Amino acid sequence: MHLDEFDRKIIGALQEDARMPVAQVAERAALSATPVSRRIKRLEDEGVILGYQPVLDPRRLGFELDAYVLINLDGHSDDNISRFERAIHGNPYVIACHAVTGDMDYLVHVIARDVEHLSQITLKTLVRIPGVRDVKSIIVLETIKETRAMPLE
Amino acid sequence: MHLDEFDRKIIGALQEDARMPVAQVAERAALSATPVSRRIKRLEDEGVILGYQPVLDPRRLGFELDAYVLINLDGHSDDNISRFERAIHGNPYVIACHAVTGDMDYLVHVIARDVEHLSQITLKTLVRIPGVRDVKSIIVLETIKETRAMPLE
DNA sequence: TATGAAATAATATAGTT
DNA sequence: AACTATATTATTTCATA
Repeated sequence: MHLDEFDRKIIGALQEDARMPVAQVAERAALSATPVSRRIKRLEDEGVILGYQPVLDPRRLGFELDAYVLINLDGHSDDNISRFERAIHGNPYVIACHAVTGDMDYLVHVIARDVEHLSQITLKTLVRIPGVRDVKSIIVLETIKETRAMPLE
Repeated sequence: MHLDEFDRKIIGALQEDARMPVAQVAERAALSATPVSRRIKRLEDEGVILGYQPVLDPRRLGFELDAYVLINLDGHSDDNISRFERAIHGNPYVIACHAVTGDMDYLVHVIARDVEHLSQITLKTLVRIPGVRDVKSIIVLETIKETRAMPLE
């Protein structure tokens, strides 16, 4: 699978506005609507484009706070790991979770309505997952940049 | 500004698929197409919905690696800060950057093509921004969860 | 002030070359 | 890949609650 210059232009346009009319995308890619329509379909089928999402303002939905929680597991038994990961998947306030290098095992990104809510998420929910040993919170003071757009060079 | 149950259902449907036809969104919200179309417009105008983006598979675009870089600034002069933040905004491999609590000043999320590229981004670019003192990299081994969908309860 | 139904306008897709 | 025709979808209008 290879992306040519047309595909890149199409993806670039959609990254600006995923609901941009095909004709407009076509104009930017110097193509007509038909091949653009077909290429978008192909990119979806091939799994380059996985879906489309609205970009929402967290604050307007009541999420004023944002934190990264570093977590260590007690043992690293399969049981502990799968239980932890299940808990993560089931928690709607966890918007991202990565297994990472360094002295902590996981980096978990959470959103919260306020300080109390954040405290509830970390102290009442995350630390209480069986197998969790250590938790360190990094609270976001300010978001300097947050983009989902990927470079296409 | 207040979101009612209809707005929530509409946003919920769009979070599943931002290109879902209005008629289908309407069905899920138990409304007809007309008010749904207007409500979406209103949510956009009010800044609840900021835009629409494709969800892309980073790997298919050649980004195999993913890291969080913790950064300390030397002094905290306005000059240092604004220079740093300008560099962050100008770097397309930085997909997120937050000013955070704790012993590091910033948490920077970067994507990279491979280890060499990651090294280039951190050692050749980020550490060389004037004012940057200390850099610690946390490399993502596995992404357990990554959603942009916000809870709407 | 907000809805639903119908009409119109815009847009996407399929067929043909 | 483009052009044209068709189908799908969005939006506007209007009557109404």
